[in-house]
Amino acid sequence: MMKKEKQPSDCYVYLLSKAYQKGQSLVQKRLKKYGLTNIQYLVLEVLWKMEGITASETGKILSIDKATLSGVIERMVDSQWVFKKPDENDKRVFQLYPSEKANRLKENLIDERKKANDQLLSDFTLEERVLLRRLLLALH
Amino acid sequence: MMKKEKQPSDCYVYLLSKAYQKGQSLVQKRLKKYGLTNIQYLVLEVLWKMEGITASETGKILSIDKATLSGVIERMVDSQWVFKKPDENDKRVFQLYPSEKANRLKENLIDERKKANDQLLSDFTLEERVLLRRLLLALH
DNA sequence: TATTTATTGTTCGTATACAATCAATTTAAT
DNA sequence: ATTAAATTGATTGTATACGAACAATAAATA
Repeated sequence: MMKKEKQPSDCYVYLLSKAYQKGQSLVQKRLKKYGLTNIQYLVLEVLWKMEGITASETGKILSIDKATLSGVIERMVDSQWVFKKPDENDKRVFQLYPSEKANRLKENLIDERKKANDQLLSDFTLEERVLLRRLLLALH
Repeated sequence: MMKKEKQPSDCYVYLLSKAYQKGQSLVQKRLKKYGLTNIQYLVLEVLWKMEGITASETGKILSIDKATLSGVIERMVDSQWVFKKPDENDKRVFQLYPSEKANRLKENLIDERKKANDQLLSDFTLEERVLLRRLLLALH
């Protein structure tokens, strides 16, 4: 058993990376049975709120690099989670839409994410959750 | 300008990922001039404290998968940050040591990480820093 | 209108991240 | 001593992550 004291826990970047990894892992495990990755789910959440949005706009909302998003969306099209529709006014862009499958599984998927969050914060009081949320938002 | 309200900010995993990305980016920018990545620096920090440790032990301390670490260390050997020494008792393992270059730049590198942390938390009071640290450690 | 500048989406290169698997080796159990 | 189980280091495959460069297109400006 490795002691926490030996870890570089005085580094906030390190602490953030490990907390993020734990959360990431919890979400990933729950989404795996749907064949979805974490980032793919985030894209779906955006599209459910804003149908027809472009890849560029999606990237800005999620703070994800367009180069990263390009591959993510390509795989989501292949696996039938989203489809592209050429924009009539701007020939450079595609409008993105959630597929029928995505809409059908929407409630289940949202529930999985909610459960992953509850799991991550299971030891936290309501006050601590609010506090953590505030501190993390301040780091944005 | 994109509004924060449109982001999935009720998801703690998402908030963690974005806070982590910001911290990661600050450290990365500072280490770039040394030709070091974030994770490579973390490995050095461990080796400075525990010379002769194995890759497997390093991975456990940093919670980094050995598959990830395998490539990281290989690149660190190539760029002369660490060197491997075969273990006499166990022919499977290598002992890892920081190079002369790593030891020479040790103080500079530690200072860069410290500055990145200060930069990340510049808007935080001392109380908030202590609080964030406690909450993140609880998520480990 | 003609030219410059900016944006969008893609591709490339490098670096994590991790599950799965394998061979070599060590340790434990019989 | 022999076998079974566990560990270690490495590799493979897939998926982010992001800087840099690129072509196509749009918008701004002279």
